[in-house]
Amino acid sequence: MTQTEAGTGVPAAHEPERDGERYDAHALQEKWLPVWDELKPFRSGEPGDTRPKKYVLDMFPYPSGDLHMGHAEAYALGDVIARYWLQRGFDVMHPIGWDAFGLPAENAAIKRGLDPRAWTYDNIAQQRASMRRYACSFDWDRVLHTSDPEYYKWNQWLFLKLYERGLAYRKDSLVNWDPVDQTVLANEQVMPDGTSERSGAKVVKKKLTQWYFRITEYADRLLDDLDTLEGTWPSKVISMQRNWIGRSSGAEVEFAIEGREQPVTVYTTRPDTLHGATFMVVAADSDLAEELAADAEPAVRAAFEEYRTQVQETSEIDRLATDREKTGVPLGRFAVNPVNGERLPIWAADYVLADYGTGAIMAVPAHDQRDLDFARAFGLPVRVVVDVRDAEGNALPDPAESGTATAGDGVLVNSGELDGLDKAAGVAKAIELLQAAGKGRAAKNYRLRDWLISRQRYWGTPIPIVHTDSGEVPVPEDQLPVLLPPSEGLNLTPKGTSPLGAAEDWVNVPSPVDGTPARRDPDTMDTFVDSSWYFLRFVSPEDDTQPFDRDLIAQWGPIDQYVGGVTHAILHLLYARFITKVLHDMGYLPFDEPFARLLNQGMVLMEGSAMSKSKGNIVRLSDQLDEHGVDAVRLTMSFAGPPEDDIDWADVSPSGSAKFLGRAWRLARDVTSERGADPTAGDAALRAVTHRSVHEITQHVEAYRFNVAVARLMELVNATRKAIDSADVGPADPAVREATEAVAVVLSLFAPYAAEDMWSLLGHEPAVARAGWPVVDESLLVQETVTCVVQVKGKVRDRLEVAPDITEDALRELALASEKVQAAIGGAELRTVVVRAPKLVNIVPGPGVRPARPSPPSRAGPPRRSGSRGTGSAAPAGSRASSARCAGRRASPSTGPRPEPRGPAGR
RNA sequence: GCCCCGGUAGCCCAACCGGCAGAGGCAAUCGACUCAAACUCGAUCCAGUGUGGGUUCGAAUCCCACCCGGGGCACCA
Repeated sequence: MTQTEAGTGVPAAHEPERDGERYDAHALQEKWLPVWDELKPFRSGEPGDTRPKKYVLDMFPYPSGDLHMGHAEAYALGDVIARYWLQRGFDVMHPIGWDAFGLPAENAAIKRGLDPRAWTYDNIAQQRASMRRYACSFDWDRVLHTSDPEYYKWNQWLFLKLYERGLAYRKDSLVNWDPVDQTVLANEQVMPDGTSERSGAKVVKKKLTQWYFRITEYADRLLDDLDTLEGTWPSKVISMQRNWIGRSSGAEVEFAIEGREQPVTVYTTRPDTLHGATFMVVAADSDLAEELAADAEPAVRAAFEEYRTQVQETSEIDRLATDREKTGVPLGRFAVNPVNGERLPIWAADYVLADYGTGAIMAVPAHDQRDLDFARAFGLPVRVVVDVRDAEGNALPDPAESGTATAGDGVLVNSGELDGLDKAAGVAKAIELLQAAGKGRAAKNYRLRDWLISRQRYWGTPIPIVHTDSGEVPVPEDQLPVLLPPSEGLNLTPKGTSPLGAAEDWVNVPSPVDGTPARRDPDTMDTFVDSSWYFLRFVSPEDDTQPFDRDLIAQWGPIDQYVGGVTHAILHLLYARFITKVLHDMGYLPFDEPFARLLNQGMVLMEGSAMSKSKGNIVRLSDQLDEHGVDAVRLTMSFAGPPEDDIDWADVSPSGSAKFLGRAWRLARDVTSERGADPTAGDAALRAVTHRSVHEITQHVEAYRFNVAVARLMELVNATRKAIDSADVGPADPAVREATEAVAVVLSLFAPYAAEDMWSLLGHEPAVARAGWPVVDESLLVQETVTCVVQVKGKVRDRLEVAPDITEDALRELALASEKVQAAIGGAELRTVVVRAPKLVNIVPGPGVRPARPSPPSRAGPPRRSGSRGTGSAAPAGSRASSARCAGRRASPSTGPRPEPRGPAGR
């Protein structure tokens, strides 16, 4: 088998060694790592390189210690893809970096008195060494750490760009507040009972001013463009993003409020049920509720204040429990239904969310379960305006009695002009009428909220804003980066405000506008900002004039293949898509989706559950590597199952992988033919297996069925072993060399060390990674004969060896001629004969219209039933087959055009 | 509650457009090699595809219902 020319001239410095008689994984690691360090086979984007480009990216790691089994799986799979495209002759960019800002560094600093910077970079050094040993095919000339000022400078640049466009803004928001520790808590730090994980105190909501990115402005595009990812992204991720964005459509309706100049706007998906509204509810924690209560009677106001306090002390988790009792207080105020002028009492309740829609709803208890629950709890009226029927057409029971709202489709009643319409028509008509009356309009809403990026933490990117007496001032671009001050002397313990606020020298600066005293914004950015654009930086990681080289990103982007865990299915991928679209809109990028193709690898489990300290089921990667070697662990990751499935380490066998690698390696050890031996002179049967295997492996790798590709490779190894050990082929046969070279190249995707050593044993120079993918000779794929199954009533009764292009009629005749078939039919009449040439005939006897025929004479060459095989090959048919025939299996001479026999069933 | 995936041998997994249920591996058993063991090599064992219907000449594959497992969203009006 010839190799493609993808391998470029690499220094010829290493003599092939034939000293090893035994496969020794660890010795091979020692032997080849320094060679690769020198050759750098994975450098990409060299000037003058004319190979077509591929950008393969693994999600970069957080440096929280050494690599673990999860990393090992992700990088093994990403490597298969990157190495495959390299073998196929592409200029593959496969970079790596570190998501190096974030809380664990800071927690280590607080707990153990370490410097976050030192802790982070020590871990990076360790991970980097592990990746090298793990033989990751990274381009080590493209590396970034988000905690480097050279990187986070561009985070700040990005922030300023968003700020200029009005996409970064500051607003007050409610956060989880621990009143004992005086600190903000993440949602994850709030226990299910609403107490603080840290102090045990009851967590309350507190208002803080925070920075946001206006991702909601892109909600429609983020949702609609998911359609373009259909088929190249896992459908699971697409549906998770759709859920997360959560677009709904309906109408905004304006309700006049008695004693208030401005109307209140509510959002509803069911404007058709407007006539069924019997009250209005505003979110208890909204400004609107406070305002309405302020003008109410003192008793009402007092009740409201008490209720609101109670709501604020309720944890988010409690509040979201769906089976909670409905609570609320009346505000003593009234709204006017714009369609019928009815007075509706206004209530404050916590089942309405302040930050969704307008924070106020119209309640239609008959047709909304939540409103019905509320109405029943407080004795509010229920009015049916939709006649909803069950499947049999019976009217559903009255919600007021049954307690079950009828939310389905039906005919509108008691609804004035809308009467008689169904849901869709009713919605459309209602919107039309509202619009005409100036009381409402069609509207959309999203579950997606703006992205809160402020963190009151030290180890992150400082927000490039300075606060002056006259407001917030962006730091001019030419003054970036705003450097993070040293952590010495700062108390990093969380206290609700950023530790940077205490760095007096740092925080107090003159205003960039007029030099008056000002203070830096003490917050740092969410680390998701860092990771939302890092993939762009890899094209020019050293560039200190711009975040990324625009020409280069146009050449390389978008990323051809992104690989990472499904844990980032929503936030990271959504943020990255958002920032990409923003940069596209600003003219920096020619594409507006960053990741053309996405692969989510599964997790590595141990005995059915995720590895964790508390479960005590942690498998240490370093132990596995010491025990089985890098190659065996990598191969196990690929072979365990489909890449997106979880791997239970207890179910797989790295020692089995190591055994296979030994088998493969020994092939190369045993080959005795010289490099360059002409494979066409070799054993034809083995050649057919080789080419068919490579053909299938190629298809499986491209379809990311790595486990099946490895299985095919194992078959090829087994077949080659048999050939070597057989008397009539033997180790000197050029076909054996061809097969073994193919094994080495294919194996280089999965087990680089063994593959490199095989390549060397076969007399080639490193690196096998750039040897070039084996070229399949199509003519060797053509099957001379195929096995045709003959069924009688769906049961297999006989097998025929037939030409692949046999006609239906000929095959029918052959099948009916079979003694076994005739015995099975037993003289019964034939009803149907289904022929699917060349693989299958199904004969259905029965009281059909077609008469049974006696065995027709066999006019169509000399077919052989499988039972009587041995004297020769089956009838060749057609010229293609004869051209593909090879020595050793010389066909019978009865070639030539065959008469087309009439089928026994006639026409 | 709504939505999405998945159930094939003791285990991990294959099976193209509906066409012989088995490619590969693990484990187990037996045999060869060995003084013995390990390694290696060879062989054997094992399911009728979660359950019940339907469509079809023919269903692991398509349709319906259900069971089990996993995941996402969830007081979002």
